[in-house]
Amino acid sequence: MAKQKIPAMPSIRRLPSYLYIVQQAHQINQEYISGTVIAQELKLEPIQVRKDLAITGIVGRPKKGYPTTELMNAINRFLGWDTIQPAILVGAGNLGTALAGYEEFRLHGINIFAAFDAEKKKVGTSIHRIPVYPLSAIDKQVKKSGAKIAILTVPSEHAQEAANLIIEAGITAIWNFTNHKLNVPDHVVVQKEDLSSGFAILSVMMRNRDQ
Amino acid sequence: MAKQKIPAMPSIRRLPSYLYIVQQAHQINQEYISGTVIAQELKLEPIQVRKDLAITGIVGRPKKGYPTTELMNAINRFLGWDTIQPAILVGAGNLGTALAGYEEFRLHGINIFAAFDAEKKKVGTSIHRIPVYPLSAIDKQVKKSGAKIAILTVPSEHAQEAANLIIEAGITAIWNFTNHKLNVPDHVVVQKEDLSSGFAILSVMMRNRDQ
DNA sequence: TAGATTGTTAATCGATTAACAATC
DNA sequence: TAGATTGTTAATCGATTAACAATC
Repeated sequence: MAKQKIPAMPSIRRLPSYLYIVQQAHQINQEYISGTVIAQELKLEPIQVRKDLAITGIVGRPKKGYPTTELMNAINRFLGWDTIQPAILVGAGNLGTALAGYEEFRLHGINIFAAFDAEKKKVGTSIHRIPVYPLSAIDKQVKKSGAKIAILTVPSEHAQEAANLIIEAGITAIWNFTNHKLNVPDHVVVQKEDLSSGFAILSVMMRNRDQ
Repeated sequence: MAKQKIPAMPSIRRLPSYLYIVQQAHQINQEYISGTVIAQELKLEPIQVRKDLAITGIVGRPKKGYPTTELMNAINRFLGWDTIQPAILVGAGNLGTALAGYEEFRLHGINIFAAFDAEKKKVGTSIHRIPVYPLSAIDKQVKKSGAKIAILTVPSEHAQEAANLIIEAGITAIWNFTNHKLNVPDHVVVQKEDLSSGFAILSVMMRNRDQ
């Protein structure tokens, strides 16, 4: 569904930051990490960390904490980041190019294998080793690969038409980096990423501090 | 303060999307726009839109809605986006370069006048007409310009040292695009932008839908 | 005027936090 | 063992939603 009730959205948002901490602990060969320590690191309440981690199904050990390897696996499994998923990039502009080069996405199972752009001069080139195709090639590429995920980084004015195009081709999950609220059928999920929202928070924090 | 209580964070997050809608209405010469219409556009509840807009101080007119020009001004003023603020970009990699080229930030009053990078081969070049300096030039450039805002896009491993450097130079607001939770003194505000969080939500929505 | 829309006050809902028994 | 930490159940807090009088 376009807007689906998913349990404990704020908790899910925090999971990646826990994963980051746990991975660091794992790398220096720590066998266990406690919710208390994770909380300290992120300046959260320990009880919140424990509650959040519980949704992944991980079981900790009193006095020791959570086994780092198991916890990493539990979070990755819960988020579906333990399987590699083909994904397309629609819009090979500044932001699209940056995201295409974001190595970390690989750790989340995202494999961007094709990019698409309306600009003719970009077609045939490649960004971070990912070939850029014309928009007309979307249908074929999506069907051939079975990709379900698209990262949408076209100019906001063209967001809806681009969305229509990729949904038609078979995309069912859109990571939307445009300002446009997309109209999509019920079987398509959309996550709207809004950089302006983050800056709005920073702006208000600045003003509040300065009176 | 590092973590400051700011009123109605979720409301503030939604303001930029309202602004986007209102700007569109304004462009096609609509004199008024109602909370009902904004809500429809964004698939929100009208009452939520009205409550959110109230924090900007805007006063609407029964039956007509909100005057578009006044509403744009009210939101921009509330967010402090009506004044131009000098800002620096720390880390001229993929993401940094993309953000430097993000024209929309200009509408939010952000004026990125200098970028800094640890890589010698980048120093002396420019990204989207913004000159790239070595990290050692931060102090001078920040003091000269009086910049308070920094966009942090260095690799996560170097986030804390870079933060220390810019805070030392006089930066008091950091838009943090790294995975690292920064340790900062009380007078510095930080907004952590986490792309992974957004993808976590999308991932779970996909899994929920598919059972 | 009639009725759509605002803004206020109250009710509901969900997330965070607190308390505490269980446990290794 | 003693005590740090987990996980559960209950209390609090804040955000969303509902109800409705005011108004142009």
